[in-house]
Amino acid sequence: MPELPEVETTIRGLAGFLEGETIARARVNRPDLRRPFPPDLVQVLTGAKVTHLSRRAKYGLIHLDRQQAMIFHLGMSGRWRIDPEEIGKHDHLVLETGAGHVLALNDARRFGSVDLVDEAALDQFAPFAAIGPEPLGPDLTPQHLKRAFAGKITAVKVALLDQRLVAGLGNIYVCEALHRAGIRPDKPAGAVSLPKLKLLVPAIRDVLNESIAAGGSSMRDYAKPDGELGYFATSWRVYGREGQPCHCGGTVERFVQGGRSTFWCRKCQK
DNA sequence: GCTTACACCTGAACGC
DNA sequence: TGCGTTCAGGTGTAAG
Repeated sequence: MPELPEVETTIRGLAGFLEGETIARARVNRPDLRRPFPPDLVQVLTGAKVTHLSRRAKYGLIHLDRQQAMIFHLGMSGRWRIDPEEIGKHDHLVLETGAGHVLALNDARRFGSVDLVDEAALDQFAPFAAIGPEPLGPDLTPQHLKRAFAGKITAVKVALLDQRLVAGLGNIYVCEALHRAGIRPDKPAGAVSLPKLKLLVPAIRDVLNESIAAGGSSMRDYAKPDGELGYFATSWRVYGREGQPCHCGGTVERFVQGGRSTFWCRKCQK
């Protein structure tokens, strides 16, 4: 997916077309993504006014003037298309605004999801209920990670992907942040020292902020809502660079952890 | 309770 | 050209 920076970029892009706008028409082109669409989705969206948009972890929230929010997750291949020339086979949810813009939620692999949640019950929305602190917020601190990792024998790279410990981190940015902090990805999470965690927290923030500033990564399936590709991919230091030199003079290696590719440099990550 | 493996689905890339 | 295999950003669930 679309990891946190891509969702943030998407939300900012969508806001320009949706905030303050009325959804004149809505339709779904199939019954489900990962889960079924809410049965009343079209009814609730049609005629609703969008008050604002926000993001929690990798979820995008479209807040309506009906005390409800539509929450979308882009899964691994989801993206919003703005004013597409034609509706494609993977445009599963299509909105038309009062201003005449067409917004299509496109998700070839259908790992994404769409939910409707009462504004008053957002904290009880299951994926939000047990989620960790936002990595760009004040609650992600070295001390939080120390507590969250205490006693864990799971590799630190796998632990960072656990949304209960930190919200919104995905495979790419975890690889990049661990590299910047000089931490071995296969080190047991509980064995990472506080000084190392004090390097890791700013590394996470930096890699995310730089990616957001660059408009997200240009993964194969990802594009900003306006169709442009993000440019952060060109800034990756280890991800997808197996066999290529590291800036320290070492070589980027790849191995599999928990079924996912991990990229790292054994010379500068200890 | 913690950790690991796997399923979910499609399309691109690659080798033969 | 066509076919088969492998791999990919995530998350939830079941098994150990």
